[in-house]
Parts: sequence; structure tokens; C-alpha cells
Amino acid sequence: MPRQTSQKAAKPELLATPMENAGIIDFEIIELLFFAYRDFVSDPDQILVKSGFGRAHHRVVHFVNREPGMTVADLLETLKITKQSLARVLKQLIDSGYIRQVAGPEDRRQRKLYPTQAGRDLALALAEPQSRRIERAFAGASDATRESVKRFLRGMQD
Amino acid sequence: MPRQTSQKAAKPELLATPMENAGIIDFEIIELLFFAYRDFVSDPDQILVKSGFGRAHHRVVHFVNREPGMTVADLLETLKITKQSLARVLKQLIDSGYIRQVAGPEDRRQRKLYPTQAGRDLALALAEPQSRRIERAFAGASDATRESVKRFLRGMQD
DNA sequence: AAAATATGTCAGCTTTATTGACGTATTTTT
DNA sequence: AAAAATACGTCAATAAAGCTGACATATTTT
Repeated sequence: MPRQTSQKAAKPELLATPMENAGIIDFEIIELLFFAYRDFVSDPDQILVKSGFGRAHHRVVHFVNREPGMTVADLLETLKITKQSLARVLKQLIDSGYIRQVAGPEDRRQRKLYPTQAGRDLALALAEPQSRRIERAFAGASDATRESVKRFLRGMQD
Repeated sequence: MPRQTSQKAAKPELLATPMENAGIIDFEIIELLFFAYRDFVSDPDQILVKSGFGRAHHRVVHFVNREPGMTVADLLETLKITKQSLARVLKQLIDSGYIRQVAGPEDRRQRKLYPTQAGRDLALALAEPQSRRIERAFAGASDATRESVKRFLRGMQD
């Protein structure tokens, strides 16, 4: 039953104006980033459901392919998640044959991570629609524009 | 016990090369977007934990403040989530006094959503560090550069 | 020999999302 | 006026992805 607009105490302090804050806050870019990222990750999401994987698997497969031989610690640092969070996802990828572990040749405590051919294929399949989307967004843009966008994105990082 | 690098079947198909795909895929922008967004949402996340809210609450408070009077259906369309997912988050925000509902004046089935003053304050507090980050990323950039970035981000949307 | 490091693992919890089903009030269509 | 569609709310069950804390093992460093 829709609860008949129940206000516990009928304080009349509703704000009907759209947050005009004298342009101090850049709401436009904030929202553009939200929508851009939302749609950007939707491409691989659709592919991943077929394999029974999620976004977390995508990120792991991506970075292991980009930097084969990276250790578990490297991956934790890159993804900024906890060891326990990574463990489940990584285990599934190893069990499914997309990633392999090799004990570090110098430091044998380490587990160096490598993609298999299937892992590489998956990473490429996931990156492809994202890359196409980026190309579309850059349609007709100059090299200088591309550089500006890269500089902006780099500046957004900590 | 670290499982001694156990490969079920020791197929030798490990790939040690860093995915050189002739530059077909734009890995650089893909990663820049990932890192930029990761750090971009980390600012409000820190504020939200204090209130016991999460990212979902942030998004709802943000859009209701940006467009007071929007309906539940509008919000579902904007966030691209399901009614049930929104329900809990919205209920908490209403119960906590950040958002109020008013039956639509023309169509009384609708629930129009408005922020309270507390809701507006919260939205601004969350947007502020994000906006500062954006300003930092644009440091020294021309208006043309800002426009290029906006065009790119718009082009990334569906 | 002791301490530190890299990794794995167990147990339990939280947030955010999902699907499916159903109820109610209201408006539109027939 | 009756039937259908719409807007919203809610119950129940589930999943993905993260978290904390604690502890074990192998290995390297001190």
C-alpha cells in the first residue's frame, strides 16, 4: 500500500529549486563522468554474464594480461581491494583456466600470474567494445584533443 | 597452505608478453578511465561511511537535488537499476529526513521526490570534493580543453 | 633462531544489486 | 461502469563483490 505521503512531522522545508549554487560545484562534469562510466562498463558486463563472471573478474583478467608475471601483491595494490576479496575471484579464474600461477623464480613465496591463451582471448573480447566506444567518443578529434582528455583523466587520479 | 603452483594439467601455454595487439585496442584510455573513476568516487565514499550510507544513497540524493520533483520512475530510468534496488535506499533517505515524497498534483499515483535542507546540504558536501578534484584535473586548461573533455564524456554515453 | 614477508584460507558480515510475485491506488481505455 | 494499464510499494530469496579479523604455511631476511 503506497503510504499516502506520510511525513512524520510535516515540516514544510521542501526544496523545489534545482540546487543553484552559484556555479561553485561542477555538477555537469560530475554527471558526465557518472553516465560515461556507467555505460562504459555496461559493454563488458553483458559479455561477462555469459561466462558467469562479473566486473571483478574483468579487472583481474585485464591487468594480468596487461602485465603478465605480476604478483598477487601487485594486483592488490592496483585494484585497491583486500586480499580476501581478490582471493575468491582469482581462484575462479585459475580454476576456469584463464590464469595460471607460477612461483617466483627469485622469491618463491611469490605467485606470479600469467594469462593462458583463453585468458588473453577473454581480455581482448572484453576490451574490444570498450575501445570501440572510446573511438566513437573521439570521432573527429585531433591528437591534441586526445592528449587533453588523457591529461584530464590522469589529473583525476590521486 | 599455498598450493605449490598446482596446475591440473601442465599445459605450457602461458603468455608472458604484455598483449601487444597492434594498437587496435586503446588500453591506455580504458585504464585511465578505471583509475580516474575509482579515485573520483573515493571522495564521497569516505564521507558516506560516517552517515552509514553508501554510493547508492549518494546517487539518489544527487539526482533528487539536481531535479527536485522527479518521480520514482524518473529516478529508475536515470540510475538504470530496478525498483526493488531503489526502494530500500530511498526508504532510508526518507526515514532519515533527507528526502520527502509528495503525491503528484496531476497524477496522484506518482510520488514526486524533493530534498529537505539536510538533503541539499548532504548533496553539496558530497559534490564538493569531487568538484575540487575536477578543478585540479583541469588546472591551467583552456575553455576549449574543457569543452573537448565534455564532448568526449558525452560521446561515451549510449 | 627469530622476525618479516607473500600468500592462502576460514568464518562471518555488509552493501548493492538482482528476479519474481503480489497488493493498492489511480488513471486510461474499452 | 468495467477492464486494463500505470505508478508505486513490498515480501522473499538470491547473488556479486566487497569488508574485517584471525590464523596457517612457506620462504626469505635479519
